[in-house]
Amino acid sequence: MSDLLAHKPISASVGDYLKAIWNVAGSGSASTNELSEHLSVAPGSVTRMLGRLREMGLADYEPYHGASLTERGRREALRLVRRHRLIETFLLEHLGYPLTDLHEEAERLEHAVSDGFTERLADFLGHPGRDPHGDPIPAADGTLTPEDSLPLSEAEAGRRVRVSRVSHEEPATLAYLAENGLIPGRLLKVEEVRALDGVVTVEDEYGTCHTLGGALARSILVRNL
Amino acid sequence: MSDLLAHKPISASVGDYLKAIWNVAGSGSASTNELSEHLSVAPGSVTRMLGRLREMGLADYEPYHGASLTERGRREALRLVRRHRLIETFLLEHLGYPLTDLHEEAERLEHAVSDGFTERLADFLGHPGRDPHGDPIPAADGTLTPEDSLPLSEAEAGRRVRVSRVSHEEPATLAYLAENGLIPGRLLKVEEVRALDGVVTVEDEYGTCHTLGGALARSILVRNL
DNA sequence: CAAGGAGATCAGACATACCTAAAGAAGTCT
DNA sequence: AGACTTCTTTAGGTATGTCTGATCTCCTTG
Repeated sequence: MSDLLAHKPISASVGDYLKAIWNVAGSGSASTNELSEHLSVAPGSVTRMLGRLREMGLADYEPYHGASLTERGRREALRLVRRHRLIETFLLEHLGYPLTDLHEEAERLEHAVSDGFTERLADFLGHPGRDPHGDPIPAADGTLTPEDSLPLSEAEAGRRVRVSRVSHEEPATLAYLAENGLIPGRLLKVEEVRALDGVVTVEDEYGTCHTLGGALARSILVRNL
Repeated sequence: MSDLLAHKPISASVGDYLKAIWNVAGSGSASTNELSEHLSVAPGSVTRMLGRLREMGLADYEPYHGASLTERGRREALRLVRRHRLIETFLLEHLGYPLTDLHEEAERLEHAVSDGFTERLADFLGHPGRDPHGDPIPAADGTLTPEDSLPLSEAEAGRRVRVSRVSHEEPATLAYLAENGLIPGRLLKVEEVRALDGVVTVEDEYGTCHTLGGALARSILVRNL
């Protein structure tokens, strides 16, 4: 009778795995290898953990056929994502953190703060809808506004677009994009989307042209104007 | 050659032990039992950990004769205390936390924040010298302003004093003291300090009398006027 | 100075979470 | 179908940090 309700708080590691499945799998399922790479952890460690997540009722997992989140697992993942994005917003707006350092600090803090802290912080920040990278912040009830943007890699040549999100974590990449002004809010004109290798060329508000590799173009989301 | 400089960051547990030794021992030494009680941990666990602290060069430890901090251990402990007190200040002043909940939240956060975060937070807060309980905040270089107050239990009857610190962690105790206005800054007149059992009677600014047990009186620090 | 009791240590276990290396499944290619 | 590669799992080992129960030390008291 006790263990039906007594859902003790999950560990930092478990939380990281849930977020990784959420990131990698979306609504589908994530393979051991994908998770292993995403988390920089040996494949064997992932297998062990997926078994535990299944036992805890946080993930559906069939050996050799990948894992996906249960409803409870998704809730926990979104709770962490909410914390992470609110914390990043605070770090940038009030502590003056550089854009490149937000992720690492938030990654540790998200596992240490309570729900009470999170909601007080949301109040303090004025309940922002998006974080500094343009990523939507899940609501306290687990609701997440559906994505209304498309990757720059799928934009049409000739269109004018506005950058809405930059879904990247690596400091070096963020620094490069920030230096070139490829940040949320910026207006761009799509010059070319080369089918061959996915390289995208855009012109910004000041007439400067930027050429972006396929991977980079896929992680920059834009809205058509 | 590498391990002379490669002092990798200490774990949350190790940090808690260092703080406990700092709290319990002061400049003397702390016994296994005292630490066991302070940390709510079995005595056997303390013995094992003290051995590790000694190996890590953080504590001096002689079996059966207690432990004290080395210079490095003291530095680490003060770093955590600095974080803790700055975080408590932020929680109260900017997130509107109740006085009673500060300690628990700060206790978890202090192990998750970086030095960079700590110094940015100190900037944000305007480099306060004391936290909401009146406890002095160690400087970034490990300096701690020496205590200039005395416990209420050692005050002289008839004297007028000002409350400077309330060194307590338990929410229930803090709630009681806050309700009765026994908080830093308050003026009191010492009516009686009973030698027999240490019970202290004081009268506050509004003419109300308060009677405090010995333990409580020892944790309220005051300055003579 | 010998005995007892309080306090401390040791030994053995458990839980989490990670790794490496060897062995086993799944799907592809000839 | 058999062979091969790639991905996954299993097995055994490490490190941290905890607990319990048995033993050992130290100091005090008779």
